[in-house]
Amino acid sequence: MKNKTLIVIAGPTAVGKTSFSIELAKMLGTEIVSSDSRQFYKEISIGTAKPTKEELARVKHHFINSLSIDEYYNVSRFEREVLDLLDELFLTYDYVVMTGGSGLYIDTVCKGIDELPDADESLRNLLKRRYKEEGLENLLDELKALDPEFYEEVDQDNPNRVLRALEVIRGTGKKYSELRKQPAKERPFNILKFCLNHEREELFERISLRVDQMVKEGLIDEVKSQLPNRHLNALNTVGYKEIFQYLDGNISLEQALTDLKTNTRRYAKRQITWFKRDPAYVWVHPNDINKVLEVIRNGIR
RNA sequence: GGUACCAUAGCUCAGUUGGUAGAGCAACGGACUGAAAAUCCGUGUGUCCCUGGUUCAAAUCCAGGUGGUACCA
Repeated sequence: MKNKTLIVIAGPTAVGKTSFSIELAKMLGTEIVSSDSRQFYKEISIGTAKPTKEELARVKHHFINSLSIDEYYNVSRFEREVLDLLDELFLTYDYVVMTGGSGLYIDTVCKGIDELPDADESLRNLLKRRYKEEGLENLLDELKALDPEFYEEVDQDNPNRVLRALEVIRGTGKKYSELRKQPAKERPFNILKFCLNHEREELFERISLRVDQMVKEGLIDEVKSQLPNRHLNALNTVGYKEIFQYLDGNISLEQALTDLKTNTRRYAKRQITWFKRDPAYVWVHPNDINKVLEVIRNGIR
């Protein structure tokens, strides 16, 4: 029954997922699904380290340049669209490679996510205003009254979490804690998960080099072209927010690049933390594609 | 070669009249359900340059050494 396999290639930013995945997809004769929440957007390419045109020509990629920067999108839509696409791809291929650094997006494809309402912008803005005017305490009191169970488990220092919970409760009339209790979904295909990683020092060196390379390729102009869109969520992103600061004249270019590198390192760390939590990942060095092939081979038996 | 100043966390530096040390940044660890490249939480990681001396006790005082910086030759 489960004779089809999704091969997940995860890992921190700048580790080398793109070229690794292309090699792997070539060897397996298949296509690539991107699980990168910023490479969707066709307007931003340099700062998101998208595959190059040449790379895109070597293997068919999905979910790269699939959205315009002002389009609303979320992880649930991604889940649905990827599952639909996989149905189709598995008619032709035994394996499909999924690669990208967005842990939540990967997990949602692999395990599903609870049925929750999409963001309700007007409600969200209302709650945001209350947060600014009244502070988090009042909102926490309300959450405690409406959903004591979630109040106990929520990160009470994190406004985003508290606001989202209230948004869902108000939007559905149900408790957030009850809506989030659905079990992980089973997928009709096998999943093999790999996480690429380097020694920390080498990863940081790669990050530094890549940022310098992005600047040479025209990062500043790309960010400049997005100044009118800067309020959009897609641009609340490492690589863009630092350059916006430079373009605003708040910091020097040198400082902006230093900040960009620092923030990229921190992002990489958060990614590693996310992937470490999932014991299903097999950790591999980006040179060691044979290890992946071996696991795939053993997986068949 | 001489004189002066300096040497403390990865970096920049604080450290009172002697009581084995602490800030910023960096880093490290963690959380994570429609904003996720987002958002949030936690943590000092040290041969106080070396050797000897004074002292109950030395990052701190003394001597010598080493290294650095500046000036004079």
